[in-house]
Amino acid sequence: MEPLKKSARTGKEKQQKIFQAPKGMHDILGQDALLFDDLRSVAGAFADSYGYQYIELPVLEDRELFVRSVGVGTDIVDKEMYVVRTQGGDALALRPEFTAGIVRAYIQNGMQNLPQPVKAWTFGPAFRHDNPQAGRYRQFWQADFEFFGADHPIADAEVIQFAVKLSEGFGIPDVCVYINTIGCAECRGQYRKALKAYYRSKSRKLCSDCKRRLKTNPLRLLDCKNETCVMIRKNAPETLEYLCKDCSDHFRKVLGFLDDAKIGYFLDPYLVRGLDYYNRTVFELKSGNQRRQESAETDGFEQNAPAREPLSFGGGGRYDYLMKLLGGQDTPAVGFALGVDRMVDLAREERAKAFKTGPNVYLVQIGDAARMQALRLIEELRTHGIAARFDLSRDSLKAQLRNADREQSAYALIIGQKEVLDNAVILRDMQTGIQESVLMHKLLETLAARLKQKHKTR
RNA sequence: GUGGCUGUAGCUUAGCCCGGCUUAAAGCGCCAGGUUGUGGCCCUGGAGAACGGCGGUUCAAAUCCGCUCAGCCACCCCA
Repeated sequence: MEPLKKSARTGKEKQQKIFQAPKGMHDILGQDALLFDDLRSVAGAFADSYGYQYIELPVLEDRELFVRSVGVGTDIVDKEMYVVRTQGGDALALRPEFTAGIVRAYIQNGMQNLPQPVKAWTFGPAFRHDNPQAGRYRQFWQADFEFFGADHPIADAEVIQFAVKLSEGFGIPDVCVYINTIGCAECRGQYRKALKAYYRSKSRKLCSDCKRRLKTNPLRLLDCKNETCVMIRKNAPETLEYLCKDCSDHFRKVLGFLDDAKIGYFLDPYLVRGLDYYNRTVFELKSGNQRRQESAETDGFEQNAPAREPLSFGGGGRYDYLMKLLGGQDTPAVGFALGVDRMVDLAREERAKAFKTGPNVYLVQIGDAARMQALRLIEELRTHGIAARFDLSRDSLKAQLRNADREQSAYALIIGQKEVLDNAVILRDMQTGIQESVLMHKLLETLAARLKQKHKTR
C-alpha cells in the first residue's frame, strides 16, 4: 500500500486526502474473511443436502420491483433504497433484500416449468441506506433461501428446521426461533382494525411514540418498552383471536410439525415483519438464552424482559401472494434470509476453533543459488499437496526462521550454498529443533512420511 | 432522518478538564542487530502519528470554540 505523503514540516502544503470506506460499509479481512467464506460453504453444503439450487442474481434491479413487493410505506422502500439512474433514464435500485429478485428470476426464467417444488438459494451483498450501529450496515451480506410451490404447513416447518440446522451447523450458540402468524389478507386487516380500536380508546395514556405509531404503524404498538404501554398491551387483542379458520389451522399445524421435529420455538404474538409481502407464518432467529417469555402458555410475556433485545440474525416467512403480485402464476412460497455479518459476529469464537490449519512447511533459502531452486521446489511441494510458506525476497536466515515459527510450520526446509552443492536440503523439525540432511530426490517421500506422523500425534 | 458519547502511531491507550519543557509518550505489533548458516525467551536500536478533517480564538492549541466526516449507542426499522 502506498504510504501517505506527509506534508512538509514547513506545513503549507495540503495534506493528502485519506480515503475511507463509505459510511456503514466495511472491509472484511483476516479471520472474518475466512469466516465469511466458511459460512458460505457451510450454507452451500446444507443447501445442497436440502435440495436448494444455487442461483446468482444481479445486484441492481428495477426499482419498481422492490416498491411492488416490499411495499410502499415500509422503511426499506420509503427511505432506505439506493437508487441509481441508467443513462437511458431507468431507475434501478441496489437490492435491499433478495426475495423480490429471486421471485423475478423465477418468473423470468420460467422456473414454474421445473419439477415442483423449486428451492433456490443465493448469497451476496444487499444495501440499505439507514444509520449504522452495532450489527447494522449499509452494505450487508445475506444468505437467502426460498421454497416455491408448497402451501402445506409442513413446508413452513421444513424451512424453519433448515434455518435452525444451518445456523447451528455454523456454530451459532443457542439458536432460538421466534414465530408468529399474521394471517391472510382478510384476517390481518380485521386484526389491525381491532388493534387500532383498542389502542385508540387508551390513546391518552400512551407515550408520545405510541401516539404516532397508532397512526403510522399500529402493529408496532406492541413493541413499545414504555411501562404504561406495556401494561396497556396486556389486554390488547392478539392476532390469534382474529385468525380465520384456515389461517389458524395452518399455524397450528406448523407448530405441530415443529414439535414433532423437536424444534424449540417461542410463540411471539408481537412479532411483525417489516415487509409487506408476508402472510401467515413469520419467524426470526436469535441467539442467546435471553428469552422473552417463559413459555408459550403463560402470558407473563414482559417479565424478565432483557434490557437489550438480542439482534435477530435471520428472518423469514410465508409469502403466498408475491408471485402473482409480480406477474407470475399464483405460487405459494416460504423463505428466509440469514444475516451473514451478524452470524459471523455470533459464531466468531466457536467457529474460529475450526480453523486449525493443517501442518505446513516453511521454505528457507540462503544465497542466490538456493533461491533459484526455490520456485521449482515450491511448485513440487504444492502439487504433492504440501502447504508451503516462504519469503523468497528475504536474505536473513534468522528472519526466515522466525517467520516459520510464526506460521507455526511443522518443518523448515533449509537450502543454502552447501545444500545446493550436495543436492540436499536440511529438514528441521520446528518443535524439537532436530535437523537432518535429506537428499533432494528423497525429500518428498521423507516429508510426506513425517507430516503423516505429525498429523497422527496432533 | 433525530439525539447522546467518542475520534492521538498498524492495534490498545496516556496527555486534553487547568492552552506554552511534548523535538507528542507507552505497551503490543513491525524491521534490524546481539550468533558473518538457524526460530520461539532476553537485550539493544530503528521505522511509524503532527494529534479524524476544515476553520476560528490566542503571542502560542492534541489541549479552548464552531462546523464537518467517521465510529459507537439510542429512537425508527431491520439481516
